[in-house]
Amino acid sequence: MKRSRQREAILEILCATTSHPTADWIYDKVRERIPNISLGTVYRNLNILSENGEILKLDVGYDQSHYDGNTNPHNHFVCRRCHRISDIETEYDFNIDRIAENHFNGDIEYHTLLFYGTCNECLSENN
Amino acid sequence: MKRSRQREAILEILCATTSHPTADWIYDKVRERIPNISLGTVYRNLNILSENGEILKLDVGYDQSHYDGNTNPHNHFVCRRCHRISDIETEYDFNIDRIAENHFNGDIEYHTLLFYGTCNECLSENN
DNA sequence: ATATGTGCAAACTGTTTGCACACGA
DNA sequence: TCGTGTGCAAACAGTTTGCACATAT
Repeated sequence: MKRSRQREAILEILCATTSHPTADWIYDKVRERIPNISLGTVYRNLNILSENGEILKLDVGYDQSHYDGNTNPHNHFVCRRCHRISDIETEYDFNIDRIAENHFNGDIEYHTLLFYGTCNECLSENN
Repeated sequence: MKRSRQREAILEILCATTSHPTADWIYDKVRERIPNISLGTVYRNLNILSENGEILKLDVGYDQSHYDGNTNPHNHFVCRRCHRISDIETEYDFNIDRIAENHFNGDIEYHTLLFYGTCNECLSENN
């Protein structure tokens, strides 16, 4: 994997936010720094980076994919109303993969745990 | 929600399989019974049924959505090679939502737990 | 009677890709 | 130099939607 201005800018931007952005949010941000970068390049690099394990790709069921620069194991909460994603802790960041493997013939490498509901902001807007 | 031949056929087909099929697999199956049904109708009904909680929509990160007629709480395994989805048990079909809520301001309604790895079939093909 | 559902085809959206050129090691 | 990356625009795939007609209650 060669280095490129574009790839490094994308990675930096993604690691500097905790907002789990989409490709075109990232595109807008990178253009502030590299105005003629193309959306295709953003997608290409997001794919390469996530295949290499440098970032996470999150598919939560609403339209676009989201990306996360934090690769430490952690879980996510998805608001069903505003579709925003937040990090969420549990005491259960443990060997659940090994436990599941006892119930399954095959090789389990990782898991994703997504909680769905309504976030605090949307709950208060509701009233 | 009115009844319709189409919607009922879709629901029956989905409940009769454990293969977590995609919309166009279902489309092919329903056409055996209702040859002139349209793919749009299949999508429309899958959306309505999943919004009403009669079926589950699964977004696992590979192309199309998958659907599940089994709405009892259970987890899934996704093979990274063949992209097939299987049911998987853990001892942890518990109150993890309430536990997560202790770490989060907001209302948690449910969660999805997806395990990723390589299934047995793909492991043996590998050699 | 009237709201809801359907088939069809066109439209939409997020993402990927082929190409000619540019860049990094 | 040579493999990898880029910008651009066109293509693609899955899904949604507008319309006129049909069906269920």
